[in-house]
Amino acid sequence: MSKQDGSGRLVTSTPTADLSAHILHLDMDAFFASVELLDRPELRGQPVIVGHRGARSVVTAATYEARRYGVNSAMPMAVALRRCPHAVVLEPHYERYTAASSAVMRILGDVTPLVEPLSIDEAFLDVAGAVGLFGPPYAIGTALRARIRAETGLVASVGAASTKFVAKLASSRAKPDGLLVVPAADTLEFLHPQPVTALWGVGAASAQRLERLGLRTIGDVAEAPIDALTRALGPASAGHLHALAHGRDPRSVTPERSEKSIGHEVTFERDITDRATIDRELLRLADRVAERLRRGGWVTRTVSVKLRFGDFETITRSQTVAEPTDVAQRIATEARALYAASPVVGRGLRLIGVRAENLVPTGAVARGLWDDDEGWREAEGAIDALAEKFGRGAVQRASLLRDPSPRRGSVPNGGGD
DNA sequence: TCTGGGGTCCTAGGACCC
DNA sequence: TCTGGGGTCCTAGGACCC
Repeated sequence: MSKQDGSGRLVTSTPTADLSAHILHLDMDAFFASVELLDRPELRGQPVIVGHRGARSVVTAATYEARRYGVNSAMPMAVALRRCPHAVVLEPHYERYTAASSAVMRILGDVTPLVEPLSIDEAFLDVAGAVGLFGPPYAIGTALRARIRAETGLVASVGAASTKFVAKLASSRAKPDGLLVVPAADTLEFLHPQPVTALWGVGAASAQRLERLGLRTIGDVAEAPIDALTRALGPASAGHLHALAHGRDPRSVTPERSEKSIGHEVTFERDITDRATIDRELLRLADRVAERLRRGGWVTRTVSVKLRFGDFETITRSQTVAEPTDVAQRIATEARALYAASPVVGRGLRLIGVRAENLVPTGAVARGLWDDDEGWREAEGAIDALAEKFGRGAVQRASLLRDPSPRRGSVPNGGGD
């Protein structure tokens, strides 16, 4: 049962044998900052900020002590330090976060194979099949939190509910260092008083549009006519949010989700205009992208370049190539051509990025599936194996290989015929 | 206050195909 | 003469999340 204390904050739930809340959302508290504090225990209890000190940096993570001064992640570092001048600023160490994340995910995997990592510090678990072994969701969440603390020294909060969205909301309400179970029967009571911004997928822009319709709480959205929502947000968002507001969320916990794009970008300390510097950066970024493509067993069919100018205007340009690649030089050549053809006209560049989209499993190309119909037919079994490994999305992309010639007119410079 | 870097998903228009 | 309907792919931009 969700309850509130005097201040209106939801408090950690009491033990419950409820089995309906079988989806767990586990979220690490102030993750990067907590990992840093493992090496700097003397800083415990102090406001600590993780991030660079550069002129254009933002806060990567902040301890709860720093948050009390109004410091939050993604906030410009300059603003954060104005709000909390005595904060200790630590450089980030991503390898440590990755290692800590792996340790946590391994612990989750001991409970069930149905673990879906959502980011470096979050995951969903479906524990419906684990209750026989480990007890009800409340007991599992409690045990996981204890084990993570004992083995990594880090603090995790857990939300449990009958759907992903409500579980995620429950974990955010449980923070810091808490656990909240929302049984299916309590879902609407839990959901409806919360602000629309608590809906997963509602940010500043959507909140403003909903506000214009007079919709402030999730309960308001649940009662709103779907037509009005559609006019304000478009059909997909409207249907999705309306369902969420009614506590309906059919998404299941999906352990294997294959990546859809790989990219890198940099923001320069000062805006740049020098073409040689830009070309060098594009090669460097292309090299990092290509390296990750090869490590992941992908080739890319579409290269995209992102440019952000001094005034923060941001554009992207992309090009689908006839032959997929994981070679840095080829990606860089595409990126440079896209840059050269873009409307830069000597404007200062603040950010530049390179991204590989339309990823195709390298194995599909290597097996001759790219341009050999005979090979394709002989390799139906191989496709099934790919589906096993990479999921249905990858197979759909792989199915493109049946017809390797680019659509007429879609590839300038005479791609196919 | 002045805005990182990693991503995902949706929309919308044009080209093209049947 | 004015002109379909459904579908896919490509591209660009934007909202959103951590």
